[in-house]
Amino acid sequence: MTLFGERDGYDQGGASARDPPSRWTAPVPPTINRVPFTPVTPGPMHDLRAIRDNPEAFDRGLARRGLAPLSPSILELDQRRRAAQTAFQEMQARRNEASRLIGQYKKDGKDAQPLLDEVAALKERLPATEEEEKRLGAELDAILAGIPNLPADDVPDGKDEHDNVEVRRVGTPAAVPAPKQHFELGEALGLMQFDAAAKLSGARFTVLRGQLARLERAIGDFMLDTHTREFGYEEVSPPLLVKDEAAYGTAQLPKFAEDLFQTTNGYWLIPTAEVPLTNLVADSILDADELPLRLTARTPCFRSEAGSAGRDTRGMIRQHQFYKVELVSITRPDQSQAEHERMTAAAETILTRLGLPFRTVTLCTGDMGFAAQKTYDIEVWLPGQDAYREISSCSNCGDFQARRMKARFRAKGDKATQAVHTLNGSGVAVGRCLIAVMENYQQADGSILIPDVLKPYMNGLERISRNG
RNA sequence: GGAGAGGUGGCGGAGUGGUCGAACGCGUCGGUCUCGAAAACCGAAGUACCGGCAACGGUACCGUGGGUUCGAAUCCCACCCUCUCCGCCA
Repeated sequence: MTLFGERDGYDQGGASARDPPSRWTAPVPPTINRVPFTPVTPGPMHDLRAIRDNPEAFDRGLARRGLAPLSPSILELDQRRRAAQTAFQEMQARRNEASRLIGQYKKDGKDAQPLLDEVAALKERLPATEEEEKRLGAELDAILAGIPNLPADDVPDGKDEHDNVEVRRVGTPAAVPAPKQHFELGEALGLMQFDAAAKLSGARFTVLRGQLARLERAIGDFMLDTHTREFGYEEVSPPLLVKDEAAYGTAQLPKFAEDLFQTTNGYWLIPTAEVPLTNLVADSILDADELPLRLTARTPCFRSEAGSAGRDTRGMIRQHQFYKVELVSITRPDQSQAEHERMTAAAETILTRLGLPFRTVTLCTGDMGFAAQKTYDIEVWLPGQDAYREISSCSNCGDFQARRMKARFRAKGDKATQAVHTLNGSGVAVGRCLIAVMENYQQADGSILIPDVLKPYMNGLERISRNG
């Protein structure tokens, strides 16, 4: 589970796997009636031709992820599959030709019996060859589906989050005397209720009330307005329930089903809007000049957080349900690196405007999510915890998801199609942002000042305090 | 939920079981014409995989999966989806 270091992952659908799941007692996911999902004929996540052309590079990438070399076994399988395919196709070609002649012979009144016999003999052998081809193909797909994306060249090597590299630090944590944590503040204000949430839904849910509920809404509104007006993202209101195919497309399935909630009739609750937004371009061929495509959405996110029992149990840091504003970009391959920086900057802008201190780190190879080839995490300063905590994760997935969901584009005047690049990032997590505002803007009397940029969204309110 | 209709290429829309990867129209692209454009005319053009240095050849795909057949877009079965009407509903 921790194999690829799926992290707490504010952006990947996967929940945290930093925590060794086996140690904790019965972290039973609250899901019932899990519906079995059938492997959707996946597009290969990895380019077999690229592996054929340069197996060493592929294995080198795996090694940086801490994985054993796989190219020899993959190529061997691939070779056998192609041989079977060729044999199968040749048989079909002969059958087609014979069938054509049979029609011809019958029309001309000639004896078609020898041809009929030949086809009959062919059909004896055909199914076995087809079976062989399918079996090898499925085997190959299964292997490829379980291999994470290869890290980009400029991603630092490392084992876990301690090896992440800080790239910048913005803002200075204010000296808050005797800082309180968000849940202390919220409960004292009477606007954040965990007991009420427990009564309704159990652990890892929160009820917000009054001005705090409104602050949450204001934060999300502010983010959406900023991204749409200033960064050219199109606002989307997507489904929150998706099918297997969509979950495969962004690589939540097949490996991370445990982290997702599923309805009794087989829908998956989205763990992030990345899933519906990115899959919007699934199975399509885009024009080069409509790229980059930039999409944003504020949605609830649902995570079963299996395996993270005992972690961040107090407060609303880690919830089964939270709001997040998501950014998704679909780009040409040559655009994705620049787009990654741009997206990260857009997310950082939110924190800058809110006056929240943060730092941005490049995740090392050991801490990156399954689908990412490079990831920046943005960590916001939480005075109550005296720590930087993840509030956004911006990943360039290269063509990994695109190949999977068959999202291609065609360059102008070009005949061939190629896979687009997909990027996603939180811009940013609304729940955690609320926490950050509360802790950074807390006053000695327990009231919370409203950041300037949010005042218009709060009808000019200056502060949230005990008596309104 | 009940009743009916239908799912074919970017779109619309044909398609007696055999040369249909698919008529025709629109749209798109290239060209002719033009000072330029429009119109007109000529031509090109699906996706993916396999083999090949290439030219090119082959295979699959007409919602999905099975079946019948020497041969299936065309016949049979199951499923999915869409549309219309009725009911219910934010």
